[in-house]
Amino acid sequence: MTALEPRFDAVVHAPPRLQICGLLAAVDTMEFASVRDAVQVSDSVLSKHVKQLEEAGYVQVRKSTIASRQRTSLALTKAGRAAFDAHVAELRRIAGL
Amino acid sequence: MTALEPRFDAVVHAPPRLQICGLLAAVDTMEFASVRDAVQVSDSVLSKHVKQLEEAGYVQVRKSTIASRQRTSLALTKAGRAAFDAHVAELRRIAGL
DNA sequence: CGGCACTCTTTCCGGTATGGAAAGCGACGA
DNA sequence: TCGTCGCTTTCCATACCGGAAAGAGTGCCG
Repeated sequence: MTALEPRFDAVVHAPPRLQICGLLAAVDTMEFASVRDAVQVSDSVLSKHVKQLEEAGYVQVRKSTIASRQRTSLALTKAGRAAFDAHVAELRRIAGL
Repeated sequence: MTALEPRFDAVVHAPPRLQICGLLAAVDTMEFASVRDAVQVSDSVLSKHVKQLEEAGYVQVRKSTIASRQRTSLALTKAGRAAFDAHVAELRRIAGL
């Protein structure tokens, strides 16, 4: 059992990013396009948010050229999962759950 | 059983306001000063956030002059509780809980 | 009666984040 | 070589945020 310390994380808190993290927390890996559709944002907006998550060290971006098509897959890093979990814990605390 | 529909609410989502709602959700009524101390914000900042919650119809502000001192007590309205609960439900959904 | 204190409110201000639109870019495929 | 696909980056206008300070309403004190 990890002693999960609730900790508010502004990077994770912003609506689009919270959703992105939530999605990634559930699936190990998801493609850029799938996330974009799930979150319902434009390419540019998703790209910008992903960049922020990447710079925070929360998301790993892997680009591969498969079947002659460019594919960008996203995944939470360990730090990303920790930050997300801690943030969710903080939300629970705040919400009094 | 109320069919609580998860619904993201930006007014509730902002950190300071999420905390305010969380506090009020637990106590029926809390005084301005107590909330200010709990949330750790300045008078002006709290006043501004409360105003937003009030304008959204989520918080009721009651001013009374008790013991020759001005007292402002805050309370979640029915709509406020509903919005908070729905938002929390949405957070749960996003967090995959 | 005038001034002061207590409690918020409102205004002013500089800095930051956000999203949409459009231009950019690198890798292919025709 | 040109056009397309899949993101990325830039440009821009808008919204929000918090701190500081001025305001306002209501009693109390001298």
